[in-house]
Amino acid sequence: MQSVTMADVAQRAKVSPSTVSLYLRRPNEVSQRIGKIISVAIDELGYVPSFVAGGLAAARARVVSIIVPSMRNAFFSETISRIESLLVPHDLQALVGHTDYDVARETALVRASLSWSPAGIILTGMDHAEATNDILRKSQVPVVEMWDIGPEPIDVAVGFSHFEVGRAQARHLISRGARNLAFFGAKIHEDTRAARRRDGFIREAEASGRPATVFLDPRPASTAAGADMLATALAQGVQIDAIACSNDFLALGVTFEALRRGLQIPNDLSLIGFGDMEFAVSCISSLTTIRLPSEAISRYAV
Amino acid sequence: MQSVTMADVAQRAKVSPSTVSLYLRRPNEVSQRIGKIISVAIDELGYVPSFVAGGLAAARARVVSIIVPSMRNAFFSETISRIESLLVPHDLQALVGHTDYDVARETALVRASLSWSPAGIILTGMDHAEATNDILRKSQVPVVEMWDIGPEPIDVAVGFSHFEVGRAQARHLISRGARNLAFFGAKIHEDTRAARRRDGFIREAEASGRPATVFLDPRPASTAAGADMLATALAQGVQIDAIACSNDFLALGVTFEALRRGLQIPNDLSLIGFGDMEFAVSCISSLTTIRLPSEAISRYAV
DNA sequence: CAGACGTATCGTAGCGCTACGATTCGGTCA
DNA sequence: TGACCGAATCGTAGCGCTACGATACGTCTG
Repeated sequence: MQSVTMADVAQRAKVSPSTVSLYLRRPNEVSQRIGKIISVAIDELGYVPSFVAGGLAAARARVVSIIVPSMRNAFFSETISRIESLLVPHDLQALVGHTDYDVARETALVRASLSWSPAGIILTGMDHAEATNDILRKSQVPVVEMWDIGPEPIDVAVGFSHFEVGRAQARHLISRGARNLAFFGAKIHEDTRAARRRDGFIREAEASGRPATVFLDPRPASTAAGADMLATALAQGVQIDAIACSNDFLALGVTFEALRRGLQIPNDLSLIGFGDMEFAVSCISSLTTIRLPSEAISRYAV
Repeated sequence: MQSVTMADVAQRAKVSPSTVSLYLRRPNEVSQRIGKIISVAIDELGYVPSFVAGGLAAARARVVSIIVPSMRNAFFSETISRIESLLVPHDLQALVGHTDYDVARETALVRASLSWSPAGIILTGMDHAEATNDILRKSQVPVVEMWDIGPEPIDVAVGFSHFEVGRAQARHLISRGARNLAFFGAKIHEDTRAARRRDGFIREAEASGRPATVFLDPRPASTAAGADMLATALAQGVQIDAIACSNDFLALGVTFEALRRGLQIPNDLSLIGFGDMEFAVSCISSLTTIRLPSEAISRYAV
């Protein structure tokens, strides 16, 4: 099947397969002299180790499975990118999957991941199907839930309180003199974290005696959705002088639509986004937003 | 090691392991009666198959490796997302890695991928280290190079001519009356595809007797880079009435900067982007750009 | 120079599954 | 009723590697 195996390398280097294996796994436990000979033999033969056989023998494959709701969402694609970078030095590879915010798909992905006996599984959020929790708890695999925190992590959770973020958004707008608040959210029925930001926002607004209207768009967060929501809000004649968005792309759409209608931000309308995406700072004029500990989340997760 | 194995399932279902294996791989070659019994046994025992052992025995693992330059770039994260979705129905999983536009890192990733005896490898572009081509050609693994085409694909290439895209950008601007053209590119030293778009742009501009100035930014494509390049171009006093950007985010930055300076697009300045990103259409006013066959590329690659 | 000890190397027994040829089963037809 | 045939099921021999205990080697000490 495989043209060159570890046994071939061993034969050429005149050592046992065990030594070759040891050299590959923990090079400094092999004498320099033998190490050099093995390394030469590997190069000459063009040997490519089989992680599959190695994984079977070791009962643990050198992969980490990363499961996110969406890879089109810049938060998550950046997170995957970061995690993958951090895995490389550990000789681990990233197996990825996305659920489209569907807990059943998540269960299927977790099941498939487990079939690789991965070194670990990184999930997004704390809301899973019962089956997902069960099989993960039963498995011996380390599990990290990221981008959220909650009372009963499967194993380890790395994230922050989205409810508090929503409260912070409201507090900021209120501190700038906002009287009539609005929350713009996309895909909130599926995105439970965005829903909790909305809840925090409403709670804080109510606590200060200000009305908070919620506008939703079933599409994924996008500038088009943001622009449409502002148009809708204005068309409905709702009193609004401050908007919090569940995502910076929504806020960008609001910015565009406001511009088209001659509304000045922040004079006529206060606006706060979420995510501190790259464009936020160079937006005209720079968008108030919330920076997320994306780097720290990836690092702790790994 | 593994708590429940296929043998356990076989024993409980009172069939041989071969039949269980067959049921799992090609269910319709097993009688319905036995199939049902096996399926019940699997559920009762909570059996999770080992892809690692399966991959070893079959000499081919059910993974596809996807290697892109960057996962922060929306083109590629979207492509990965699409490919992963298309793999799921085939019971294939996505192993991902990013090279940061470094051919040596690409070689390392390819080598690591090969260690999984994957069902296939999907690379980005046609420019690889010699070693990458060698080991890939020697391997029996199907290889797809995507997002570009060229004379000597390793195996199969799915993409388009970036040179022609650059020409098309120039042609469009010229057709709108542009006299002094500029090309804004980010990370072009590493991104050979963007470089070829620039080359096509210059060629077409020269062919029509118009000057084409090139501005570069070493950072990855971003709105900040786009805004800075416009500021630089203006500060240098270069005559410009039309700009092509190597990426829509650059164009967004140009839009912002133009707005801040009171320049009207397209009256004072023609602008064309690349990628037809989601925000292009809702930009104020909607951004002229180039839509890429991202869906088709993913589909054909898979 | 024998004995002891720590380090480097080796041998072996699987890991859990699939491929493939062999065997059995069930039904049909003369 | 028995021969026959296709379909369903089975048995076995690895796939290539690692874990782990055993062995060999080298060095130092008294």
